[in-house]
Amino acid sequence: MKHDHAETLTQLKLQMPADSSLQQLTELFKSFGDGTRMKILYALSLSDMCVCAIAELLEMEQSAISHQLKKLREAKLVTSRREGRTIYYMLDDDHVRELVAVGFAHLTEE
Amino acid sequence: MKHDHAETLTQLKLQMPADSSLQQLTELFKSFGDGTRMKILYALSLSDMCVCAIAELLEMEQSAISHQLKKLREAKLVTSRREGRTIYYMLDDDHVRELVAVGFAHLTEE
DNA sequence: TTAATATGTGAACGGTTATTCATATGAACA
DNA sequence: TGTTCATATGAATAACCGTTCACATATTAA
Repeated sequence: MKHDHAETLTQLKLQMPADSSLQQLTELFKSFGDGTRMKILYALSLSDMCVCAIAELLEMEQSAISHQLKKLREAKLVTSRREGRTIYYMLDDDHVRELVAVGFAHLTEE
Repeated sequence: MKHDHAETLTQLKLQMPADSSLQQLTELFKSFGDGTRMKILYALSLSDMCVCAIAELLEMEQSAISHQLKKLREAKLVTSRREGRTIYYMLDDDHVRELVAVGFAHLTEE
């Protein structure tokens, strides 16, 4: 680390977003960075679903789904409504669809 | 898991992308889902940088940066060019900027 | 109120992963 | 050629995270 980049660095430091912003951004992407959560989000982008339907679709235990739904709720990516004993989850934000779309574009294009 | 959603599920199963696609998508988001890598990607979206400049900017050890750059290379998100003894890294794809932009939009809009 | 259904949650276990340390590689300059 | 600078990498450690299991909560129906 002996060569100089003082100029570049002072410039860049000014342009970098606040740590807290980048941290929030990281948390957002982390929500998408797990296979189970990704499947849940994708499924919910197609249709609102109850917990047990999600579990059945993903062929996973309902408990595992509930744990992940909690994280998605905390990340404000999904919300739920109750209908009788059943709780239906849905996307809380259209940015979810957009992020998934841009992600897919990255994979397929080029 | 006693109530019925056979109809919904057969519909959804047809609409869900292949597991391998969702897996690739998950891996992509996982790359953004770490604070160090996010900072690196953001910095590189502003300017090409050598490894030691990145380390200095993030106030982290060069070794840690190199390890993360390797992952970003494997994810095809960055490339590098050599100039003398120095190796400059740059974004490999404009989708990176787009994903970060959409992510920020999600945070600031509501 | 009791039983049954649907979902939520805490603790524990196992696997993953980011960082550090020490060292290796590789190019350039003397 | 040998030394120095810039970067890469393997092994080890520690922290994090997803799933499971057992159980709690909540709503409805009998």
